[in-house]
Amino acid sequence: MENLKREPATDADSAKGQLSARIRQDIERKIMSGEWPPGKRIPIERELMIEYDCARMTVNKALSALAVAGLIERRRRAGSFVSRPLSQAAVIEISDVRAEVEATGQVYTLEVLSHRQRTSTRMDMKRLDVERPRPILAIACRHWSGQRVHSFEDRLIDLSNVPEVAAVAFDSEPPGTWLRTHVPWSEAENRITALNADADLAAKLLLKEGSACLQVERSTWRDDRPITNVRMIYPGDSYRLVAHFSPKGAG
Amino acid sequence: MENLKREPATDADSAKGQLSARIRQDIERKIMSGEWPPGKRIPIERELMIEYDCARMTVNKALSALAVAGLIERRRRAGSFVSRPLSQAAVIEISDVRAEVEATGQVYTLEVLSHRQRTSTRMDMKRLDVERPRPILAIACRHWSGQRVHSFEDRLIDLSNVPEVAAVAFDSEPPGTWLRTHVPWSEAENRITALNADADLAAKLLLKEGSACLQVERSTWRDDRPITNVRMIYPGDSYRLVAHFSPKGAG
DNA sequence: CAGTGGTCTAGACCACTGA
DNA sequence: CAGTGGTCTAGACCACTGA
Repeated sequence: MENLKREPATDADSAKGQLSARIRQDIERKIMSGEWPPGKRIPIERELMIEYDCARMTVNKALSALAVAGLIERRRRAGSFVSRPLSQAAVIEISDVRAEVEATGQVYTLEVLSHRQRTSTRMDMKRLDVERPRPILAIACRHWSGQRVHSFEDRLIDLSNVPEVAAVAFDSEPPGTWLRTHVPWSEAENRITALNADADLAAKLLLKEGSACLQVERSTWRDDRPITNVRMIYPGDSYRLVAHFSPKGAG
Repeated sequence: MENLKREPATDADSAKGQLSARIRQDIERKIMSGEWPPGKRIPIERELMIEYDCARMTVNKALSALAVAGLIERRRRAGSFVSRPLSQAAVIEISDVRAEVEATGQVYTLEVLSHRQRTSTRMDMKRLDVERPRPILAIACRHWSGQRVHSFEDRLIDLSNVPEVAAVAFDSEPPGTWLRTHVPWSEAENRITALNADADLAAKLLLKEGSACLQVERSTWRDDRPITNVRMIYPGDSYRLVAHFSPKGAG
């Protein structure tokens, strides 16, 4: 229960504010430098307690964070081990369209091309990954960045799961923004692919037919029930998805 | 210091194994359902202690996890607040090429097209984001999936930071795999774009000129020093990056 | 300057599992 | 069955900051 003032760490120690963060960094450095190779068993919590002269919770916090970040694997009775190298992961931020456009200093404009309710066709059902026909809302729109087309959006929304969307007039707020702020989702899947623009798509994006475009198709679910499927198509020469990643999991 | 056996939770309670996980889930559910809208101040830790009849550390663990996941924001003195809706994020797994091919049941073959050391050109320096010329290793290769070209790889490696790579014969192990298992990295950036194959690239990928291709350009650093820049180019019609995501941050 | 979160202590009991 | 991690307790002191 006692909480004595700790001796100030010497300069040689990489003395940051938090002890648990320092423990984590020390171990991370040993792993990243190769000093502790994959498969190596690292000291047990009770040893690290002694080494750092701290409570076990403090060590546990550091090791748990390393396990979440994928740098170590922990097994009861056996101990904690440096992980085999991970497949890289890239975190792609899919931001709000309006914010994305305005971040470049351009004026954002939404142009709704079509907006209608219907019963799902077979192709709609495939996109929503459902087996039975159901009422849907189909929206097609263009997002403008100044005088240029930023992207074309082709969206289906499952009206049986999001009935309130039927009453929304999408005159300025993009459908994706409305959904994100009004409909919670529990799972999403993104598929990124490249395609050649056909005549129709080329006209919509103001490109030459055959131009390479980047398509991000995203499906979201809430408790296993489909909410929406959207295809966002961007001119390939201008649009880039950029992802930063560091192995710490910090993004 | 006492640790009395807790009353078994009733069925009405969403009684999962861990109390901190249950607290987290309860709050997450209230946020996701909209019962606690963005901006709402949530109960302080000391109130939740009483509600769940537990120690403050247990509540803190749940709330810290929610903060890391981006569902709440915490401010000293002010309290904890439900976050504004996040931009979606998609975690793209960039797996080992060989493993990716073999996962589809195909035979993987590496074909090294060129492999040479040179001093960096201006274009190389731009790709590696460095200002001064330096020795590099440039590798071009094709990854085969059975009789089809899975991808074309155009890679630069900074020999001043990874000198040991000069001695590696890339006869069967892809360069990316060697790097990932031998060179720790601290940061990576991925840029995903679509492009039309020119005559040369089309020949390499066995495509028609002009076909849409997906390019993933990735740079990695170790302690701010460049390690490698690679352009992986995939036939757009066959290759897809698929990303799953759930808002809990579980991936 | 009082309220809130951030972090830590010095234990405790338990679940799991591999030597 | 003993060693290890998982989780929790009942506090403590402190940093920060906004009413």
